[in-house]
Amino acid sequence: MKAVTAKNSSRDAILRAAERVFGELGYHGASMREIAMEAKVAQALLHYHFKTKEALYVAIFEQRSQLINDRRQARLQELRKKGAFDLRAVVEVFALPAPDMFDDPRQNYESYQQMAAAVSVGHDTRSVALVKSCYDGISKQFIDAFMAAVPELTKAAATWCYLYALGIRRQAELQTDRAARLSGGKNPSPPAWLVAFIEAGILSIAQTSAGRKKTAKGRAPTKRKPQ
Amino acid sequence: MKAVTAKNSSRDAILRAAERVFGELGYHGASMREIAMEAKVAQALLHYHFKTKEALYVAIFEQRSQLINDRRQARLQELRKKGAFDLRAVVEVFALPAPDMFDDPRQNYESYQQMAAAVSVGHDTRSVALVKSCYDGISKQFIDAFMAAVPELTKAAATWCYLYALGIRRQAELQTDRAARLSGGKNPSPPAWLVAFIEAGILSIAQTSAGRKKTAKGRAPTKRKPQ
DNA sequence: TAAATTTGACTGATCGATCAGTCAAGAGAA
DNA sequence: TTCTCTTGACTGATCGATCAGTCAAATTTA
Repeated sequence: MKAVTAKNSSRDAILRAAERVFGELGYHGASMREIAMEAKVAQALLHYHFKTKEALYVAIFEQRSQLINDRRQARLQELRKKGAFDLRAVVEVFALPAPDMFDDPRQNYESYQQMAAAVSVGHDTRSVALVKSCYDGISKQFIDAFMAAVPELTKAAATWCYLYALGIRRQAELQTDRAARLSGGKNPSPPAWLVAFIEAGILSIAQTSAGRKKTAKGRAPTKRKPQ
Repeated sequence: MKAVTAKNSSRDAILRAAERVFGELGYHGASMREIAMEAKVAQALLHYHFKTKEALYVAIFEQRSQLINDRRQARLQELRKKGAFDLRAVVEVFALPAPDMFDDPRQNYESYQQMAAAVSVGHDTRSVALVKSCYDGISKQFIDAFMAAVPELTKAAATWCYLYALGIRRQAELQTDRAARLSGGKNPSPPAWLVAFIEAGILSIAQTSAGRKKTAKGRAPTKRKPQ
């Protein structure tokens, strides 16, 4: 009656239910009982498939982050193949989701965004470890992409620009309700201002003395990076 | 033996201890028992002073946010008195803490930043209510300040610029460890690049067609802000 | 059949909250 | 002064509820 679909059907049902409950209540606020109820399975089944609450939490991140990061990485690679990086294009890959990024493990993407936001601001060991294992890779690629697109950028400057951009993207994803409240009115879909904002911010840092590479004495850096 | 200092000494001790524990573990992760241990008082005393866990959580925000918002508001007022707003100055008030903002309820400011970050990304009722009551006021003032400094900005554009800036500031406050890891090296105090980044981002939005007020037919507002 | 999956019943630990009661300090009356 | 009475601050013990996790038995799948 339950295994009508695939053989992993209830495992996936647990993952999606956990995503919703974790997203809404956070790691500690969510309970295995409630996740089981949301997934309509017995609580013991969660432990059969995922052993512990923490492992279930991690499993969600591994599934989601790999899917999303692979997608962004592919688009970055595509840009790289076309020739030199254009900063605007790189920022667009970073900031704007590919239309197919939401549909693979259906729905729930907003819940995952909640989880990702909580993890990325958390300083507890679990959050730090998850960020390191799931996001440091793609982060370094974008930092390199920023440096390739704007050769004047120091690595430290590019790193901070990326972190700033992350903060902006998270706000764009999560704060549409608050934006409507603060601007006092109707709530259209969040405008794509973040691309222009990020691009201008990065370019301004590249012109700052502290964010610019020193090549010859005070001279503007001439060379692009080799490849 | 305990009331050697002020009459509110243990109440304040509880507040500071709660700040540390809530900051490290989050609302659900923190327990009244651990807060009581950290404050070195009986657990029942927490309920005596604050009634419930939630009320204790709220009390921390009321104390801290009022202090910080008042300080920023005063600096904004000071700018207003001096004449027309300069965008750079407004952004500096927003992004850079006054040196005395950390010292009043001593230490623990990093813990409070953790709490504030968790609340500002949370979509649960408690977080939303807290943001609304503690932060909407100062937010509207900064949005107005942005519009005064850059008259071309639509209210919607100014609102999103403010939210982006919030995301950037949070990253600058909380991600120094990750920045050091990603840039692969030593970790100086987080550079003040965020001011230039935010300023450039806002100015770029003001030049976007969607973020700019329409004055005459399609005509571009030509000048930068006076001053 | 054997293996994989799923369940209900259960455990010990810990949660937030409540309780009656202790203790020192202050107020008013003598 | 001394004796009562009240009050605010504080505590140890304990409540029922809920937590993550376990296990043997039942069910489904191959």
